[in-house]
Amino acid sequence: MIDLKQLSDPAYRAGMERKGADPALVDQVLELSSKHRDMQLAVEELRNRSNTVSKEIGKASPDERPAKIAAAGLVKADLTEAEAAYGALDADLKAAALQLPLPAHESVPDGGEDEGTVVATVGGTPEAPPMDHADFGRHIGWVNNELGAEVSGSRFAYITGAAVQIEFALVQWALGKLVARGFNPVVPPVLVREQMMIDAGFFPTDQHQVYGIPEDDLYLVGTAEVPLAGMHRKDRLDIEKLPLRYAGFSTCFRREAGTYGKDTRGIFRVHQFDKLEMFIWSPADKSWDEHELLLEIEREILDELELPYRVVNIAAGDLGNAAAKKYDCEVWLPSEGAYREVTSCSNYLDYSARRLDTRVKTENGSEFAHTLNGTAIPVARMLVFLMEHYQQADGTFSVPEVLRSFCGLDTVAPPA
RNA sequence: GGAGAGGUGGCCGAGUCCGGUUGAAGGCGCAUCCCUGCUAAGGAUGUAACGGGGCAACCUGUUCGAGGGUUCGAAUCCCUCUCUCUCCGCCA
Repeated sequence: MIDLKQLSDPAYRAGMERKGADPALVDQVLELSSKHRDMQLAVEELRNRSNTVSKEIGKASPDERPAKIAAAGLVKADLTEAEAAYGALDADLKAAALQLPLPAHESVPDGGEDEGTVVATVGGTPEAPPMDHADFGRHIGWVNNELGAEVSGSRFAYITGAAVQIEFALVQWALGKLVARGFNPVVPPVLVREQMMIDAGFFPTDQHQVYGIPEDDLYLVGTAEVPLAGMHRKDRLDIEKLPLRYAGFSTCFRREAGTYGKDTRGIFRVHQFDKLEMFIWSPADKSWDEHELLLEIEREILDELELPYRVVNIAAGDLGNAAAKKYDCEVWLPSEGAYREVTSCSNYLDYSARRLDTRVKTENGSEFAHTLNGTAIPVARMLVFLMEHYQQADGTFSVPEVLRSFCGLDTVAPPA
């Protein structure tokens, strides 16, 4: 949800239109908002009269009452009518306003998909290894897509053997980094209520990407971001304790609707995977620093894993409604000869906090918190990149240096 | 899964049976001031959030777990939902 008060500011509006907001919709919201104010005033006036009259009945003597009650009934009738009209307008305004995106930050480039700015490139673009990640995963006995499909369907896989140890090593290693930076580790619920999906901004837009459990009215989260966002719903945070940084580890479930035929090999895109996610509640004036911190951590992880990657400042037109700015980290995937997204981090400013009603107490009142999120380790996908960059000519896998002490493995050979 | 008890302001806790000066007693905490040589103790006053209008003093609306209903009027009555606690059963 955006701040309607800022809507008349041309710069705010421009930032919104850069993200593709329909100018007609903006105008409509402006008009509804002004009508809303007028009508609110009128309704409150009536309500005041109604309240006053009712209070007098309480004080009146028994024989005065019938006349007063009748008079109050008339005011009530007017009020009921005005409230109905106001309620309808209020619903219209909310519905329209919810569609408006958070304006893009000034440092975000114009354009749409593939028009982001590459802000950093690290490492080269190595030639494809003998086997792509999918073939290698089968070869070394780590990934079994066929069995996954048999048991659960397409886009499900079994991860077995040393891959599991390496996955856990990745998580353990990265979690240690995050804790050292003041992140509080969290294993959140992965089944959440519908209201939580709405508040976190995933419903109704992304409803089709989410698995539901109709019998219990619960939904499987596509990312730990959802339950992490829920941790401070309706809270009034103490500014002294901010920023609050959380490292959430959870399984993620995605229907991947509309991706038929895309990334069908291996475990690049699956319905279920584990992820270590970062989430920050920040005071308004610190959120841009926190955003850079998230990027710094993501880059450090890739640097230490010695993966070649680039960082993209995503273009305005390609940002989701909630983000003012987003960096994607893309690792070079040799078998495809392309950079593919591995992690990303976004600053939502107060867009999400407004819906979650999470405020920060300040000296003179309160302000909405800012929320940010970023991927630390998307476990399965990270394994994909590792399988391509760390497979050796002899068909073995050389465990990245930083993970060795976490899994107790140096080199892994296929089963005999 | 069965039975019961509860959710009131930053916290604790009255009020709910019998609806009306109760946005809500009292206490704790907090803030300012007074008293005191200092500390302890004591005294006075103040102390919810969020929205709307106004340059402002201020005016006004909403909120007693959530939503709906009855009523001129609901913390109080009715319905639905939700969460917490206790007991029984079951269980990784």
